[in-house]
Amino acid sequence: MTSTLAARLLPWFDRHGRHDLPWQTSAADGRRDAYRVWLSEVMLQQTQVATVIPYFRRFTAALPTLPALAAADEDQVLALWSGLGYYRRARFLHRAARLCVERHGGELPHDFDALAALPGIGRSTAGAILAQAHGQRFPILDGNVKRVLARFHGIAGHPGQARVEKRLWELADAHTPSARVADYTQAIMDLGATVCTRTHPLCAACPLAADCVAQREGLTAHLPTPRPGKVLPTRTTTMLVLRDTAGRVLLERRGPDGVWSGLWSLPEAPDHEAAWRLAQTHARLDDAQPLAPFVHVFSHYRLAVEPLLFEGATPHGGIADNAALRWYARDAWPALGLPAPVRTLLATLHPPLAPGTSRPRRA
DNA sequence: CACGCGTGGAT
DNA sequence: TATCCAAGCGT
Repeated sequence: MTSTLAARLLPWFDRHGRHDLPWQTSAADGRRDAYRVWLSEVMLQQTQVATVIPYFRRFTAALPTLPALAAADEDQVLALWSGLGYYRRARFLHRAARLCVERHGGELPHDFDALAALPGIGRSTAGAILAQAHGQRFPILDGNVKRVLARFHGIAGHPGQARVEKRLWELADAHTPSARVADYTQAIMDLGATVCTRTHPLCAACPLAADCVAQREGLTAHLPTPRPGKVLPTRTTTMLVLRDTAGRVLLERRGPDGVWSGLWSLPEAPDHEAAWRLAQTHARLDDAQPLAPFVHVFSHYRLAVEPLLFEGATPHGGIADNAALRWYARDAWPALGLPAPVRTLLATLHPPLAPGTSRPRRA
């Protein structure tokens, strides 16, 4: 090896890197706003850049500073996050912002340990914030860096394995320079995202190809070692679409644990029979109409959903409309934190029927 | 340490 | 269509 990895990567970054991502806006001194870096890093956890950009713009337009985030309602934060997934990130982000106001004068700490102690900020995110916003020399290890280093050094074994990840962290640290660390950090991610891609990497355009073990030994397509496959279990649920004569739909705030925690969703029951019994506790009804079933795929299981529409509900007084159960009109749905498939389902509902009429059947 | 945690793009 | 997995973290 004739020069360091950073020495070859930085000139490539200057010409071919990404320099106009929305979280890269910087002050006159060249440093990036730590709040925006933090927000982007959290949004980008397990999420692709193209997906994040519109969410980042919308979020920063509504909550442009850390104190603004700390002062916001959790409902607003979840609504801004709605559709992005891994909603625990949003709850941690919100909690961390409040901790920063309480303990750190309304700013993110500049100290690694204090930063990594905040909820939702792990080793890689803390390193990214310190490198990008403050120029401190800390390594990062996201999916891009893992892929670049596994190929460059010919590291076999799934990166999820502790031994493999430990080795990758050592290499990430060894390659991280003191000078231009913010650019280096961005550079190695850009290389992974645009050149050293998972499939069909552009090795002819890679500034590291001359010393890349995978390239030399023809292992590029086999590194990093893929995750061992597993069969996703399927769970089934019935979602209740209880709609009253005004067109309002009953929504339920989910609990603090499990999927979609803290989000507003449709009431659920294990089957149609239980759904019917549950529906009777909320409204007087005499009819249930099955809507098109669908399967929603999570990272760890499939959820087969059978929606059941109860039309013309007359809400019982006293049960509904508390902190966790409310009838929401259509114009309120956009501002709620809804799971993506629930938002889709609600969007496909026809307007409620006028009393005494029936919907014409399609031929 | 293995698992829970969302969603959408790419192939 | 089925599968993989992307700027990970917490427990």
